[in-house]
Amino acid sequence: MQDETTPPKPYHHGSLKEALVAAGMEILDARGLEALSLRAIAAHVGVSHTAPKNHFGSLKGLLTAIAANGFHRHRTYMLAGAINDDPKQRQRAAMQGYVRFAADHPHLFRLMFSPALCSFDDPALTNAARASYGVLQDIAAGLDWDKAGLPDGARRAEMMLWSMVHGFATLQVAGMTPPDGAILDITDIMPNFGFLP
Amino acid sequence: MQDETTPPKPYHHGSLKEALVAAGMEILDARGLEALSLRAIAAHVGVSHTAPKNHFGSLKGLLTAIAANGFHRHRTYMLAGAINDDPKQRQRAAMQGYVRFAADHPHLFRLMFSPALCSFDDPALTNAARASYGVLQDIAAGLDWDKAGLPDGARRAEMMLWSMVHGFATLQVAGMTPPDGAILDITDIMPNFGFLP
DNA sequence: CCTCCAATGTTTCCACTGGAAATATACTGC
DNA sequence: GCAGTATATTTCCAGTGGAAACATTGGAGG
Repeated sequence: MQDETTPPKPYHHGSLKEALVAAGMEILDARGLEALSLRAIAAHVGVSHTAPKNHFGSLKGLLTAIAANGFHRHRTYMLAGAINDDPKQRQRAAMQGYVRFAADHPHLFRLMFSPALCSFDDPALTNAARASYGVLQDIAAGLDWDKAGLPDGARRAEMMLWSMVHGFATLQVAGMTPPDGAILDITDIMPNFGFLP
Repeated sequence: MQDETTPPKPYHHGSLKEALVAAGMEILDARGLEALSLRAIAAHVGVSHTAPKNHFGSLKGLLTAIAANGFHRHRTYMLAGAINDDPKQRQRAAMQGYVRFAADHPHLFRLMFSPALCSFDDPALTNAARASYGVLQDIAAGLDWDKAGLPDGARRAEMMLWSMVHGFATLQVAGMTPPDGAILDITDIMPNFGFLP
């Protein structure tokens, strides 16, 4: 944990903020959301449980920073493999990335969508979340979706994609797969949407 | 709280089990999931915080009973207005009921889908949840869904409906509506599915 | 260089949580 | 009526996050 070229235990950590977020990520992936206590995170960095207050105000502030970081990763997952020119392939890749992120980091995923745990008043979090949502927006923009001329076609298309993929990921993370676990991929349940020419 | 025909404060409550579940429901709707502590529920009934242990084993057991009760209500919501012969209307009614339940009881809804809080090993909970899922299954059974001849058509149709409606409800409960809140109803984002003749 | 101040961490305390264990009370079967 | 079981209470304990007072450090200005 300690660089041997530096004095063993400086009073000031130097980059506690980043270290706390990183520690939170590790605990989240290793021991789950229930183990993510202020004291556990602080102890993991080797610091007292009140030290984070200087940087984040409260536990909620720290969790908010962790969630924001999570949304950045989330966006990266969605963009992976989306360098495709075919809009249908890009859509598949983004949706699968959304679900894969949830599968790889289930506890982080839960945290990111728990307004009781992290504060969506924080601009850092809302911006990160919005950026992630932007990928879905781009995907939905190519969709031929008008449904009998109702207004807000784009909005409804985004929300439909988001609801479907978020519901799928959420249920999977909650362990609520269908009775015999036959469905593994989000594309198995996606209708064949029309795309704009 | 106390029936005036009975002695004011009997040592034994008589129907503590039901009273605790009811108290949990009230606290859940009134003060949210965060306020749903073992001590708060017990105090609401006028009993010590260790009394529930005799009936439920632990807090998780009590929350599980509350969640099971929630799934019964959930099913009732979905069945409301589903006395229609038109499968499309029945589908709409069930989906809207799903979302309306989440909107009316957001904290209960969260609890019901939190495996960290309630135990899905309990048959009472799994049976209630399965019964609720059965309504969705019935709805999906009428769907003409084969998508290029892939297998498990029925399973995939169920899962698609469930993902969409659950995602929509979850995002709504989390306060994550689209930017300007234009979409209010689940049917606004549902594709026009084909139905079997 | 030196001093003072702001930033950063620690210690100590407090109210709250769920659970364990020992104890008290009341209902029930005999 | 009495024993035994079910139910409920009291007391204790380890854990939580936060508030407040104190300690330590680095940096800015004289």
